[in-house]
Formats: sequence, structure tokens, C-alpha cells
Amino acid sequence: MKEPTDSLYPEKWLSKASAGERVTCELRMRIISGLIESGTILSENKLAAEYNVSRSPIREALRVLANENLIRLERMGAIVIGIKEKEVEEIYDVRLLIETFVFERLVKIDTADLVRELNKILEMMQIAIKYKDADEFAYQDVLFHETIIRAIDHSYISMIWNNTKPVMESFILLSMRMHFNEKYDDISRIVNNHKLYIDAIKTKDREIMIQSLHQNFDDVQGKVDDLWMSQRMLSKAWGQEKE
Amino acid sequence: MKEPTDSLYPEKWLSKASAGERVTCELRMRIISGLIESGTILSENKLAAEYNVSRSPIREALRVLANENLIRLERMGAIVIGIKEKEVEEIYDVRLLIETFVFERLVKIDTADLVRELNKILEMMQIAIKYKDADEFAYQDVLFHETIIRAIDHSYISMIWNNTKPVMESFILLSMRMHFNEKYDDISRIVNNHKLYIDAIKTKDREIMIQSLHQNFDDVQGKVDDLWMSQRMLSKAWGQEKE
DNA sequence: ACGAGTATACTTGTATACAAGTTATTATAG
DNA sequence: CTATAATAACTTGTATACAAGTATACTCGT
Repeated sequence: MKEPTDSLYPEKWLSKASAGERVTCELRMRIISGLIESGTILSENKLAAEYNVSRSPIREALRVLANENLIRLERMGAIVIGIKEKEVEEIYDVRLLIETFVFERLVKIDTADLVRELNKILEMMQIAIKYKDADEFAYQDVLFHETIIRAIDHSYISMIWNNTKPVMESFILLSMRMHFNEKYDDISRIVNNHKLYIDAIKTKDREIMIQSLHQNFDDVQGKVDDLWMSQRMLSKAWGQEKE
Repeated sequence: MKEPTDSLYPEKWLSKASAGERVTCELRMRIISGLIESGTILSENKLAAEYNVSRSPIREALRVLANENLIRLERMGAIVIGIKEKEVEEIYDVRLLIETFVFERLVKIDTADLVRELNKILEMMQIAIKYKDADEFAYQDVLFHETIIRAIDHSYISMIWNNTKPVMESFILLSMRMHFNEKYDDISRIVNNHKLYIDAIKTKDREIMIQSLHQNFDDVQGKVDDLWMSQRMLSKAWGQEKE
């Protein structure tokens, strides 16, 4: 029963978080990073002992993660589903789905304020790059898309976002930490792509938007493989992944 | 502190349910029906006393309902959001969104088994009509759409469905109970529409599918007003609804 | 050696107790 | 009568205890 020595999720993002939230975020990161292998059976008691909290916050965490489709609650224990190629594609299906929907709404309303806000976030991202702060960059990246989605004030689209966001956040976080120092051109491509996205919203041009969305998707797809390679190689959870 | 004498949610659907699930379903029904007015502040302690259970299952219920966007958890108490015209439209936005997505996947795969399954459900619906069993009809109606969505084996689309389903179920349940005896032509229109839907899947014809989806939406929209009229009139939550 | 039945060590779901913090109320001073 | 301070009555979050059920392991009989 080894201690979870270091936390994967940024401590500073948990300043006012409850124990339940902390466990949720930490477990999520450990599952998505592959540190907890898919197929693992999680027990409330063991987790409680491991994280030095009672079962209450653990239960809460497991419910949340089950909602995010990262684990499956069964009679005896929670079975880790994890994230493989298929899941990443599916998440991006959903993102494409809701962001194209959002765009159709955006073309009908005044987006001046939104564009302003997005530009601000973009500048923040550039500062994050300047100071090589991968976590901050990931945060702003997620915030960028959240800002767009929230702009149309659609509570059930927000609901979908709320359920996909944490997984996206963790995924981007891990991805950024890996690539931030190596490939600068990758990062600049992401920034350019976000500029393109802002352009699409400003000019309300569907073509550009679609282009931007798909390019973003391709960018991510590229990183997916690397993430598998690096994180999954150490843990030898290589059995169930064929193809 | 009046007792919740009769339950709105069908008892037989809760045969193996835990206390938490019972409370969840019951609260959901009471919120959607308008019996618990939007704006009400729910306290865990009061609910626990009211339903004669401890706070644990109540907490669980509130988390679930917050995820379904029916309440908003805040510092002191949970604030009931409820369902108004806007929310119903939004839910159907989501349904349109995911069902069109699902259809695009369905046209690429063999749907023979699915069509068979859907026909079975359709016949069940007709039996439910014959015996004037509104609850059973609602159940099969929801199952119909769930079966279609599950057919493409997309875990994150399923996730969205999992979050919208309970609200849809409750809504359809209430709607059916109201209309089942009065308007027989309404019911038969629903059945015909489902037939159309099956046809669309069988022939993989986008036109028919869109037509079917929108007609279904119109059907529901018609019922929305009635639901407001009937359920909301008694409780005098008429204040915050202008237009 | 092997199968049946029992005992034990798990599991989750629920109730209850306590701590920390927030709000509302009440009492007191001006 | 009003403003302010203190107390009392709430709130949530967490820990702990217990009950009911399930899987595993072990023992006993054949």
C-alpha cells in the first residue's frame, strides 16, 4: 500500500477545495495519466486509507468519476475504465458537437465582448509560454473553450461541458507538461489556431471555424500517441491494448 | 413540515433501488412537476427529516440533481432551478444534437438488429396504450430513444444521455399521465412518429429522420404549455414566469 | 484428493456524531 | 429608536459505526 507521494494535480488550483474535490482531481489525473491502470479495481476502504481521509469524500469522488465515465461503479468495487484512443476520439466528438452548436448560436448574437475576453486569454497564454508555465497554459487553454461555450448561456450545453471539462483539463495538463519544453513550434501552432478561432467568431465565418476546430483536433490527436507511449510504457498496462 | 404522502415516481421502478436513488427520483419528479417551486432552498437536514432518511442518501441525491441542472448547490442550501420553457427547449436541443450525431453513425453500420429491437419496443408501446398504462408507455418511449443511442456504442454520447435521460423520463412521465386518457389522436401521432423513426433508420434516409425528430419535438412542445398550465397553476409559482 | 458447507474477510449503503463556518436573532449600549 | 456586538441556530464537510450482503478461503467429511 504505497503512499501517493506527489500529487499530479496542481496544488494551487485546490486552494479552497474540500477533501472530496482533492481526491477527485488527484484520482482523475492518476487514471488519465495511466498511473492507475485501466481494469484496476478501486475499493473505497483502500482509497480512504491511501489518501488519509474517510470514506465520505472517497465516495463523492467515485461518483464524480463515474459520471465522467472514467470508472464504472459495480457491486464490489469501482472498475477503472481509463482513457484510450477510443475515449479521446469520443471526447473530441463531443467537443466538436457542442462547439459547432455553440458557433451557430454565436453567429446570431453580438460577440464583441466575447472576442475581447478571448483575446485577453490568448495574451495570458502567451505569457504562460514566455515563462514556460505548462500548467498555466493548460488552464488558459481550457478557459478559452469554456468562455466560448458559456457565452451562449445554454444550461444543458453547459452541463455537457461540466462533465467533459475535467477530463479535458487533465488530458491537456498532462499533454502540455510533456510537450511544453520540447516542441516550441507545436505550441505556437496551438496559439495560431486559437487566433484563427477568434477570427472565426469575429467574422462569423463557418469555414474558418470548422478549419480551426479540426486543426485543433489534429493537434491533439498527434499528442495522444506520445502520451500513450510515455505514460503507459512504464506501467505495463499494455495487455488490453491491441491494434 | 408536511409529509410527502404519495410518491410521484412509479414504485415498481424502484424495486431494487437504494434510499438515495429513491430520494433522487422522487425529488426530481417533485421539482419537474413544479410541486417544489423553482427558487426554493432545500436543506439537507430538512429533506432528511422529511423523507425519514439520514443525510447520506440526501447528499447523494442532491449531487445527482445538481448534475442534471435541476438544482444549484451553494454555500447554504441547494437552490431549485426547475424546468421552464427555456430548459425544455435546451434539453431538446441536446437531444436533437446527439440523435442526429447518432444517426450519422447508424447509416454506416448494420441496423437490422436495432430495427428489430425498436419494433419490439413499439409493440410494447401499443400494448401500453391498449391497457391505458401511461407509466409503461413513458418507460417504453424513453427506452426507444435509449436503445437507438446505445446502438452506436459511444461512451461519451452515452454519458450525455445518462445525464439528460432522468429529466426526460420524468418529463415524459408527467406529460403522458396528463394526456393519456384525453387525447388519443395525440398518442397515435406519437406512435406513428416512432414508426417513421424506425423507417428512417431502416432506409437510412436523413430526410425522414430529420422530419421525425422535429415532429417529435413539436409534439412535446405542444404538451409543455399544458404541463405548465396544470401543474404550476395550483402551486402559485407564477411570479417568476413572465412572457 | 475433492466437493460441500461454514466461517471469515471483504464490499457497499446508511445512520450518527462532530467540527468549522455562516447567518440570523437578540440583547445591549448609545 | 438605532447601531453594534454577542449568542444561538442554522449550514456543509468529514469521520466513524453499524448493518446487510457477497466473495473468498478454509475445514471437514467422504
